[in-house]
Amino acid sequence: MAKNEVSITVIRRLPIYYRYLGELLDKGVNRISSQELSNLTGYTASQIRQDLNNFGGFGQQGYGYNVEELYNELGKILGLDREYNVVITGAGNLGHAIYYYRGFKRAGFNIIGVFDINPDNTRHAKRNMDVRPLDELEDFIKENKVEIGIITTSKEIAQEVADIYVRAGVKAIWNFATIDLIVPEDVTLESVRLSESLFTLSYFLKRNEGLKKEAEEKKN
Amino acid sequence: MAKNEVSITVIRRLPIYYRYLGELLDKGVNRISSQELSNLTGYTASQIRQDLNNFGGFGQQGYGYNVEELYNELGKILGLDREYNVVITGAGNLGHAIYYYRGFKRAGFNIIGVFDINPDNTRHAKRNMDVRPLDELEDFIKENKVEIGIITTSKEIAQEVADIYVRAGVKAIWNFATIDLIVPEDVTLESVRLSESLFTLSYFLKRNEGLKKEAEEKKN
DNA sequence: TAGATTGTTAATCGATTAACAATC
DNA sequence: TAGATTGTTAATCGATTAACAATC
Repeated sequence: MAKNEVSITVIRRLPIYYRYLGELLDKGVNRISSQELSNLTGYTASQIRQDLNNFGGFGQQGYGYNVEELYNELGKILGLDREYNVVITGAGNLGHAIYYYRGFKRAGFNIIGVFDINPDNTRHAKRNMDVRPLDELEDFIKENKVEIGIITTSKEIAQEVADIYVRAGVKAIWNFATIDLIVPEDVTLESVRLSESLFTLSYFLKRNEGLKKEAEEKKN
Repeated sequence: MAKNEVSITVIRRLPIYYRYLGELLDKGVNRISSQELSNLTGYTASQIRQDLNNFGGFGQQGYGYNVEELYNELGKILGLDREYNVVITGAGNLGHAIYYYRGFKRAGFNIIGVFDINPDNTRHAKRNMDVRPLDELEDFIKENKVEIGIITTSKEIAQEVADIYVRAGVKAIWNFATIDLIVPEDVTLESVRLSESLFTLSYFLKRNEGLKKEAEEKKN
């Protein structure tokens, strides 16, 4: 079992390779070497070859990789060779932003329902979103074979929503609430930690200010 | 220089410690051991002690850590002991979501301006956001001592916006566009990669389905 | 004081890089 | 064929875990 476990750090690089390959494909590029891919992505050629070889030998000695083939293979590995039914719970600003982002739909993620504890406020009507009440969520998921549930609620009700998702049979949760959700291990949980990203930014901002000051003092 | 470089993996854990300490503080908890913090965060006690000791000995043998003190120290390290002037470029749904998210303001990040290439469409007016045209961006940053610039534009103009930010003297860029921006090394760049997060989710979703199928086949 | 828990060194583990034979 | 570049093994580097003396 652990034998064919690929580490999470490798997995998180795959979408980046996938994105660059997609761009190359759009540009009509046919083949690419690990070295060229390294120049694009910033990862070493060696690392790229190692990463890809976790999943199979997609390249050819003396030639490199066929862009289209590698793109398709990575798509399959990432589960992007099919479509998913998705719901969002939390019809606030963030839920709204995700709902209207076209890239997800294009990648096969179809948002077929939006839910909120307070579905009938005027804000939603204005925005053209058909928002349903939370107590319809569980049945909706079961009836529509929803596999992915997005959480863009406040952190106060996020766990409750996650529980409904799990109970109804959702396979994966994409969480934007600032809380570490608890889900069974056969349910995939991916959390986007916006605050933590911003705080990391401010760490480096502060550190760079510090380094700058130091350098100036040395000068004098 | 490299001597006091703390690795990025350590830095990204600090906001998580910070969040849990904030919650403990709210609950009125005074002291905590690395073991208890381990139970909360899922990181090992040893790792937590190692992480913290990159920045100093905040604990006390036989006692543990004072929650309030450690919280404040981490805040200082993360640069959360002051306020920042921030602008957003890209007044679409995502820009809107970030603009109205109260947590950032609470943490000291004051969004004092929102910009867009197309500032006068009715959508923005409806939303109560005072959106300015892009050609005022550079002067605005200089006049208002803006240190952080957020990018929520399409990927097509993201680099252009980043260039304006850099030229005007922004110190850090928080990027949501799906593109690897190029900025000088003294400018902090933190990118939120939503698509890549979603694709990682779908990788695990697919893998779990595969494992499940395998297990079922073994049964038969 | 005795017990608890840190700070820190040493050991282990895993990930990245280097090297090169295989081969297209 | 000769040159190029992969796939893969070995070496290196860095991060995590374990252990324990220091000490509150």
